[in-house]
Amino acid sequence: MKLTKSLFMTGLKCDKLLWININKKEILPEQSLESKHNTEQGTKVGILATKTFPDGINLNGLGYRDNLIKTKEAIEQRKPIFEAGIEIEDCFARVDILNPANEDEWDIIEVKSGTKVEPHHIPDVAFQKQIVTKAGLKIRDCYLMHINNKYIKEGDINYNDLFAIENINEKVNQFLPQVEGEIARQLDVTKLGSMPKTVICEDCNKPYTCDFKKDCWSILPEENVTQIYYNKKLGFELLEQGITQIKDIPDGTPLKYRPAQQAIQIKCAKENIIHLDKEKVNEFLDTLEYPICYFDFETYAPAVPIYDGMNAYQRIPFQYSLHIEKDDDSVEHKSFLAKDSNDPRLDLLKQLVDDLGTDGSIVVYHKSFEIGVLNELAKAYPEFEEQVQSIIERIIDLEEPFAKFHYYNPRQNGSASIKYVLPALTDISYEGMGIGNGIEAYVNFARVTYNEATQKEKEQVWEDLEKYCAQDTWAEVEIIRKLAKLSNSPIELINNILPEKFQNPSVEQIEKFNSLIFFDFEKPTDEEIEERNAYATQFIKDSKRDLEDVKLQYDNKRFHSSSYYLQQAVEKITKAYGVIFFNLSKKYVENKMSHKTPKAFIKAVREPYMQELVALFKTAEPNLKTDVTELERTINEKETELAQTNREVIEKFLQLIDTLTIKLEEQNIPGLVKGLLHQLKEGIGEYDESFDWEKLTRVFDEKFKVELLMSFISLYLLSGITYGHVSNTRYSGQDIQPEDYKEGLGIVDCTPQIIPHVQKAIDALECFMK
DNA sequence: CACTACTGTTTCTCACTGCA
DNA sequence: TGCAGTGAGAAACAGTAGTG
Repeated sequence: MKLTKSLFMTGLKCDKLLWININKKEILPEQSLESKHNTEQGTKVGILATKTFPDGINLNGLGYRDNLIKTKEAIEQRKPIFEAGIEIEDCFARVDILNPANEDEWDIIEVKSGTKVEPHHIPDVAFQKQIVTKAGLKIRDCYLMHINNKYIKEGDINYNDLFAIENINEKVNQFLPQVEGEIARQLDVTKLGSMPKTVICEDCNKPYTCDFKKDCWSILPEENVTQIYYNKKLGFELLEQGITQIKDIPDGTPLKYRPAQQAIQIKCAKENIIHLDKEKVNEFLDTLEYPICYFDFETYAPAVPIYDGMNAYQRIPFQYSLHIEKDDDSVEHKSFLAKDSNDPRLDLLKQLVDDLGTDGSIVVYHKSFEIGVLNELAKAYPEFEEQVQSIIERIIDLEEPFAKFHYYNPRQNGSASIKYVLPALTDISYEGMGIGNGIEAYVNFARVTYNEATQKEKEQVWEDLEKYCAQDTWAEVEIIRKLAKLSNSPIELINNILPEKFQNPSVEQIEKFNSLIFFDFEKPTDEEIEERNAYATQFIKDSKRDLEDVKLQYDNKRFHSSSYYLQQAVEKITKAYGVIFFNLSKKYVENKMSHKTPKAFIKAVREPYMQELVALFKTAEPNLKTDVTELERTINEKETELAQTNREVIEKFLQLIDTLTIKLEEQNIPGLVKGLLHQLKEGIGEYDESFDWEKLTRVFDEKFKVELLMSFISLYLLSGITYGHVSNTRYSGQDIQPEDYKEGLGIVDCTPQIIPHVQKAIDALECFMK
């Protein structure tokens, strides 16, 4: 085994990766498409660089032995040598260009496909210098030859202008003394009997993302400190302290660069919530003007320019996708894709100007990219300058609300990239697509456009490209729609602090939760059932009376009283439902639930026999969250906020009841109710054998198919609307004073609309009880 | 590998002040 | 009058993000 230059560079970065490369190569994952492409580009550039030395000897492509032999011969001839192989006892290096200098000296020239000297180039060349010197050659200078990105192609490539060469001898000499020790250290590492343990640090990403990173990093928890937005360094510092989870970051840890966003990220992780600044998101949405053009470029940036007038690494826009949404919600799709190797830019630009028209917003994700490409186009075709500038002015960056964390979902893993935002916000996935990201797009484009490819191959790539690019802009449409929905949702008040994913509580948590809040499920005795029925009947009576009082007080403009009685009416009928349907005990209803009526529904939602009903709600309102722990928190902590709910939101709640009713009616209720009843029977029957199922079924079948179910949903929402008013209406010194109950307060304005809903629920239950 | 945007940090500039 | 110190604001810089 010999330590090669690339192994040496690997070893500088990571012992584990070095060890694997020597001892367990088979577990290395396949090179990523990106690094493959970069390697290929590097090789290509390396070959081109030799053209600046016309009399050089090319040893490229020779095997290890042959290369060594031919190198020795070539050294004798004192001509430039490409890929000169030099070995000393433990090490082997190939020098890109070994160039004779003076009498008996040589220069090392390392060729890189980049456009400048980077810090990691120095040890790379230093290793070569060390080996070559030890092998007996005199080295005069070390150079780095890289692409000159100022070079503009006109006609045939001028290789002398395409490349720039920099003397890096001094920097190399600075590093040189470390090389020998480092080589020895690395050789020791390779001989270790077992794999060195994983060290997660900045080096995993720098200068390139390690192909093995995915494996090493899989030991980190899902929401880990390396994902802190804008301060990865802090993440690695925390890792060193043994803190891996974002939620374990101690309060008071100094935040840098984007502290506001970082604070939101940490808060979301700690409380397991989604952050939504409804106002800011709405502000953003308000800037959009129809027709909204959702737009995306795909480009290819070759190191060596392909078309005249372009410089190195300049982007060639070869494709775009455009979804145009009009204010009637219709969406039209337009696209462009270059299908031959001619310069596509002018055709693309002409069609683009046509497709985008002159009105409406142009939505892109990360505007600097699209603006940059557009500016390059304008520069290449100055006759379009004005039109391009007006296009640029219409651009709106969809990244903004995410970069500013106006919306943040922990599933984004601290990223505002569309790659993370999209799955956090929608169900759209790139999985299973022929082309799933921008890199795959341009690599495949270049493959079938600038290399030999069969017609069949080309057509497949074109199809995949169209699909991919269209999906990218469609994703923008979906994100906007989702944002609009979230920030306008009537139940957003509850939702925006709930996590998206349903967290399954552990058994211990459930038990604890039960013991704190719920009646422990023992089969009720006959007396208890008797008692509950009596209790429920009493509640129905009380609720009816309270509802009458609502009307009286409201007519007399005694709004604090009407609001209070409204809450009481809802509370009592909810409690009646609770003891009849949710198996709540009198003890629970009296002591634990108190006026916090939504608790009755929390319990219901948690019950397995209610899951089908919950699923039904979700078909009507996918945003409906059912995480009980969080719901509980909302109820306890957001009481005042909920009490201050304005008219619009309450009206939307009430509309939601209607929407859900329609939805339920659409859903073939008899069949569903049967299934539901069956589950209900299994569930409650376990505790209460005496329950009158016949009657329940009959009632459902006859006239209360929808009403009882709807009462459940309706009371769920009504209890949320009203429960916050119980103390505010009666005691001064609260956040809302009794005298604050006047026209303009949501609950006051909506009381007339709420009354019929409560009445309906009372009627439905009363009828059932009979 | 390229590029640009953004933003917090650092550095610079400069007017102003108090004091010698 | 010169000089050091101050602080506000501008400009430059650095780091990180995103896109392909």
